[in-house]
Amino acid sequence: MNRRASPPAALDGWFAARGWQPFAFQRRVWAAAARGHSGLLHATTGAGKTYAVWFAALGRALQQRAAGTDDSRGLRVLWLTPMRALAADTQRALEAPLSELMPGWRVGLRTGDTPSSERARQAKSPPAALVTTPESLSLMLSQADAARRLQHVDMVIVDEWHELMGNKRGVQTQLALARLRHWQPRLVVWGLSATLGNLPRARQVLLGDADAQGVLVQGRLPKRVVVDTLVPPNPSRFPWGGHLGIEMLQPVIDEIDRHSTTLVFTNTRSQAEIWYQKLLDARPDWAGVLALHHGSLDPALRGWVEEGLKSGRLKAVVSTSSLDLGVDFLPVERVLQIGSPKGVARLLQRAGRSGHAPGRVSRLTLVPTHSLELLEAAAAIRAVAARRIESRRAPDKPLDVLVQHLVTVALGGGFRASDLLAEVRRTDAYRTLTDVEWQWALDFVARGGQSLVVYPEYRRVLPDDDGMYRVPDAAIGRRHRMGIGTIVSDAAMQVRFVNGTRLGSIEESFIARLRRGDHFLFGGRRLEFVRSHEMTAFVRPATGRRGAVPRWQGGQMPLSSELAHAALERLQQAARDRFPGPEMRALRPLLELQARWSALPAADVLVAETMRSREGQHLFLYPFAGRLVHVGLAALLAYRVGARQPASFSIAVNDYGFELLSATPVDWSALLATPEAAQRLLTTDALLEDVLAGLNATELSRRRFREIARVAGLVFQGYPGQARSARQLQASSSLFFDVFQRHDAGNLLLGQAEREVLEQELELGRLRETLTALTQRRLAFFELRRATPFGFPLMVERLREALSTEALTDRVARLLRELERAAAP
DNA sequence: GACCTGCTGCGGCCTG
Repeated sequence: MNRRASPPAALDGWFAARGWQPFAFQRRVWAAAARGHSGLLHATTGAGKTYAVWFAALGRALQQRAAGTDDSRGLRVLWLTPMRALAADTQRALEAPLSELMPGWRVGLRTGDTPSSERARQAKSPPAALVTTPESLSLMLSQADAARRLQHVDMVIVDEWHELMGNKRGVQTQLALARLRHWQPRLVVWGLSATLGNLPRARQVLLGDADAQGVLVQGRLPKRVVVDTLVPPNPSRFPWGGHLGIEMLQPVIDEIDRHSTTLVFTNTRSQAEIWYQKLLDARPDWAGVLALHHGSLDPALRGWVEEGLKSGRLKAVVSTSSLDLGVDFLPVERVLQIGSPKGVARLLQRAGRSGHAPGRVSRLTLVPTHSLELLEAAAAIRAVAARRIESRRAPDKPLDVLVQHLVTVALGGGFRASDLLAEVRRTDAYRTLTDVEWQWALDFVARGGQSLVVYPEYRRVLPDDDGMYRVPDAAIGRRHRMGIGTIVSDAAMQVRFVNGTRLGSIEESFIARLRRGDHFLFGGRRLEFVRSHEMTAFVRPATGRRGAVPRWQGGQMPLSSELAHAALERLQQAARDRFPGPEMRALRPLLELQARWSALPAADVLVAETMRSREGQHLFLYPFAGRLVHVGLAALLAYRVGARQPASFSIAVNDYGFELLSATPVDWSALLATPEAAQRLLTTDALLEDVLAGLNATELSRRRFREIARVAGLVFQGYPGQARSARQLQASSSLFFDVFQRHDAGNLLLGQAEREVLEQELELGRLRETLTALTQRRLAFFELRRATPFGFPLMVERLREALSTEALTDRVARLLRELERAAAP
């Protein structure tokens, strides 16, 4: 290695002065960056990644200073983080070593929270390094003087790259990096990642066509993670279905009692609200040291909770994914996960919130909410031990993001078409962008496409006489900057006390059902609804014990393939009479009952159960492919059977399987029992056509289009503080959808909406794999008189959607009585 | 009385 390529000795000296020894992986990063290499650094949280890349940046600056090539006083290093809460902490961490190593360097902070005075200061005298977000970087790219301010950036660090690479924020990041590389061809880029399965791919997505020079550095030994399960005290009385898990209240209280600080993760916001209330009802002495945290609570409230966690003042916090990332909460000793962990990466991420420092052990305890979650727990423990971490897929040339970027660059000094095309194609996301697609995007920002030519507000970007594309109108520029970003939130109503204090936000549909004086639970408080006015619901504190809990329409994350496979392996073991570990031992009676009445699903067995009831003819199948695939699969079967004989079906799904119920008899044994017949029903031929026909695909695309229309800048969200209602936004994006369908069928955004539905909402690739795998499994076919332990939760699921709560309780109680009689020896 | 599955993340205008 030549001498110029080694990092300066000053870095070692800084460590030595503290009695520290740099880790080998930190040295590797320093050396690679000193040679001008980009790369990806992968290590678990709390392992020293920050210093690895930050000292690499300082090392390069020291090198340049020593070589006399350091002639710039502008912005040199950009540090991107996906979260504002992380940005301020990062700034502090980066500033710490500066006074000794880099006197004169300043680390700035630029997010949406940054006051305009600070922004102005940064414009006048730029800090050497800036901590910011992908969105704020895009905003900087949209400033007319972007080139002057950003052309000296020679190193970019992208923190938590695993959080960005799989979504459109990651694509926006790729485009921004390409822009910076246009000004600084030798730009050095380093990504940091933690829980991720496909590392080489992650590096490739980050670096684009510069990846050939890329380095992959893996951190020290994998962190020790201990995962165990709170096994219900009486497993045979544990519910077969349901997701709340309140039966486990007392064991959870005992766990919290035994540890200093505990994070209690739930899967949904309403579940977090309910658990918080139940814990407080059971332990009133925890008032003040028990807190609640989720994405619909006001930022001020959340900040207070985060501070309490950092200082160790809080005993426990009930939260959703809102605490997955971000700030390091050193005092957290224990993490509980109520309900399905869904994936290995997600579980490791949550486990990592405890023992957050080098050398400490992360501990997570799974709390099942129904019997089969004991199986998931057993599967998760094995998958974690084997570190079978899910891969993340990066979006493939989303044109809405490209359209937004074109306007951004046109504002930020303008572009020449052929230059920008070449630049965009250097990103991984757009490496296969065709000339036709490019021309379409360019035409779309220039004229609004075919159908919008008459509307001047959609002539956003025009070439001048020299062929430079620019934004001709200041108002269009202003509107564009207000819409930069790819996150489209569901419009919600603000909730405030009548004195003005903000509490958070709730979906319109829930508030609409409330009448003056009604009580509800939100933010861990009992509230009385007073009135609503302009997208704000005013409330006052209420007394009394009862109250509805709001529900939010959130995402529906399926069980990951990794976890599903691990579950099938566990079942296979059980079929050979092996029940290792407390989870499988507790589950044994239930699995034996399943085996007695029907059979255990396994990786090489497809269990099909039919049953006749007063409701009609039931079919239960258990492919273990996650709920999204089961939706597609159920719709596919219903469509294919319905094409041969008159029958209509109602469908229920969960992560393990699905149920098809028809009022009229269907001879499932004839349709499935021979391999030839099953092959006909489960063929992947005409899969796309049949799935689209079986589901209301147009309606799904229309909903998806709301997001695309927003990102592409078709729909204006309104000025801050005067949000438009969800209905208005849906209506206007829906209008565009209709107009394009009717008058502009070649609009590529329509095709994108359909592609996103198929890939993200139906997991078409996984569906195809599942179908192929199913036809290779041996079919175990049973005609039953009653639902099995695997079938029962599906019946409850279907009833839940069809019936009111009270009627559901009655029905479930009746089903349970029947089952208990049947299960009695 | 309702709830008892359905997450997370960012950003911005005008007030001279």
